Amino acid sequence: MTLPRKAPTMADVARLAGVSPMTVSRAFKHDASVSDATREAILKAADDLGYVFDSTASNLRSQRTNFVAVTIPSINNANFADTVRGLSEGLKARGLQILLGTTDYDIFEEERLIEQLLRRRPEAIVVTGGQHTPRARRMLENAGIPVIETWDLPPSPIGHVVGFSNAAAVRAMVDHFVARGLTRIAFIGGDADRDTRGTDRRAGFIAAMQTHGLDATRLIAAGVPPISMREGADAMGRLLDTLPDTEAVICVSDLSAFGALTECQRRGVEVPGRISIAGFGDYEIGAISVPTLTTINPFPREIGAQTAALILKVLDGEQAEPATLSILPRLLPRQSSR
Amino acid sequence: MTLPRKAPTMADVARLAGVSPMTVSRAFKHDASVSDATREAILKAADDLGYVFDSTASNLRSQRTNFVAVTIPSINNANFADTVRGLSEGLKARGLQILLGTTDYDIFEEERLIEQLLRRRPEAIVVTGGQHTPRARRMLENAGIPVIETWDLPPSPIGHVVGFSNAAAVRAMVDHFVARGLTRIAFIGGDADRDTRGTDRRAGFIAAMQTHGLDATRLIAAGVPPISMREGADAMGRLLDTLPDTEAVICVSDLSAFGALTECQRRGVEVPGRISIAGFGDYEIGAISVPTLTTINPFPREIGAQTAALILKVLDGEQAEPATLSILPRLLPRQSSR
DNA sequence: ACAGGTCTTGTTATCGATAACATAAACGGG
DNA sequence: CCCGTTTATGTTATCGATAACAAGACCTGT
Repeated sequence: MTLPRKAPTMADVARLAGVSPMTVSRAFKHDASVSDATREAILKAADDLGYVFDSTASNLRSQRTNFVAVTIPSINNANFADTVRGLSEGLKARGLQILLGTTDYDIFEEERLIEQLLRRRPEAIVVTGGQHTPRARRMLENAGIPVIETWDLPPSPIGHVVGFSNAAAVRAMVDHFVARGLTRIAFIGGDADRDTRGTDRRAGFIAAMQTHGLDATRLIAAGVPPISMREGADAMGRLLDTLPDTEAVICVSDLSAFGALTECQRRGVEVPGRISIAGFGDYEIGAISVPTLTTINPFPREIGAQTAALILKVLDGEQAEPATLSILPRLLPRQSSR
Repeated sequence: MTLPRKAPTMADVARLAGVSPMTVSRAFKHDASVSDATREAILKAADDLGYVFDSTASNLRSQRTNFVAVTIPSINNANFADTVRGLSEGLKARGLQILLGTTDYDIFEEERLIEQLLRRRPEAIVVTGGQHTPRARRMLENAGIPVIETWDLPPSPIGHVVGFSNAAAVRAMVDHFVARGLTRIAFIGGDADRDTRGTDRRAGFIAAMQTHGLDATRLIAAGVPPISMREGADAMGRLLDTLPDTEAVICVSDLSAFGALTECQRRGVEVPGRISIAGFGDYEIGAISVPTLTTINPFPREIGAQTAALILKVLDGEQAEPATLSILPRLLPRQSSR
């Protein structure tokens, strides 16, 4: 195999091509002015040497990393993955690369992560949610780069926002059920305040129920977020055991809603005949399960795409003021609710 | 707001704390020898100035980035997400951060991605699969860092391997069905060769069927990978239309298997009564659907964890020779098959 | 009390690309 | 044909942390 000789630098390439290192540097940028013949000779020399461009040096000298830092609660969540995909696609054309970190639904972990990410000197930072530790908030405020909070509409944003109101979305779902004559409605969600979006959804449920003058105490705590199918099934079991006259249940996500649905199937409880079920997030499962699941689509990919577009505008100096882009989630009535 | 004054450097912190920049540098590393009093004064000065450590400079001078580059086909896949999680957790303790990129199941995109990643000078690189373009392979071979191929057992590995045989896993599934007296077995998978793991699974299916002297032509092409629930459902529809006497079907993943299951439910085809269904990947859906799905668990998180452990060993010089860690997937017979 | 060791801190040069400035060559319109 | 402009390339200094080397202060046991 290849001997572990030192990796070639631009200077080596320059020497072989008979030009100055600066010209090599220019040849590696797409817009720079280098004659075709020179560029070709340089690329050939680089190829012969097996030269690989060293961003670490470029990053330091140019004070540009082409990183956009992104924090999400979990990589194992199709909604956040979609947002990252939208972001990634929108940024790729400009050579911006995503530096991804997960917080595990924990704002203290988020604080540590933000510090790690800022050390890498990203061009911008995208965080999920609007709730942060005071220190994390301070770091973001002083970072000197565009900050975008997503998946939420924080009362006092740090910088830009691309999000939606989780509470309002669930309110729409409650209204949907009430309009169909369902009044004994329950909510299945995580029991801790770790998942702030889940907490907002529960709060939206309670507020909406009270607005309608309905009992807002049918709250089933399904465990520590992220709650998934299994937890949703268990929670539905408890709901059916303790409050068997419940007519409808809103779950914090489609995953828990599907779990709840399967529990009904195992017990022979008809959906939507005896109980209506709704989820959140428009995961693929809800579109294909039997019955299909009533849900809310918050357009996660769109959040990512709009965030990417916003970042480009800000970096181009076309957007000086902090922007708040509000996404309107869409309620999707399906077979699991009447 | 804060004026956009230049960000403070170590030199600024050093001046304020009354020490040399080198001492500040040491104070920021955990193992370095700095007296408690000095470190405290330095951290206080850093805090007062709002200093944020600049890795770009550190990366260049120390020739260490603390990055581990990772390529996966898609971020939107719970199996790969699990591998990334295992990796991330195993590397975090050592301060190694993951630099993640997605190939979209395309080896040419992988080539571009690998080049981008190597420019960032990672300490090691983890790629999914063992099939690469010649140039990608060359870049990996010459990168001068540990290379780990995962989720596969390539015939001629570039460096280290942490994987399993997709073909052998599916063979076990075929054997499982045959042992139960099922012989008219179909396979639902992607129609392109983009997803090499899917292709290996189909090849394993064909080989196993032939070993048993059975008809290996019941192959349903479900579309361009990644194929998901919808494609699985459509493919099952076509299978039931064209080969209604099929007794069992093996799907390339649990997602398509679940889609197939729902299609049966919509058509009133009993599972496993009239047809048995198996998936791949042990996604949560298969453990909770009604009926639960027979599947194969390839331990994706374990792949990540073992890869992380291997990287640490190699970086510590405790593992000089290329290692091949073979994971043994487990067949999980469940309700969807007899 | 002193040689040899450890602990703490400082000095200098450097990692590799590129921003900023400079300049020679080619071009182009009147 | 000349001068202003564009194009192609070179020179020098620099981004900010830290490796490598050096050295004084502080022990510690005999």
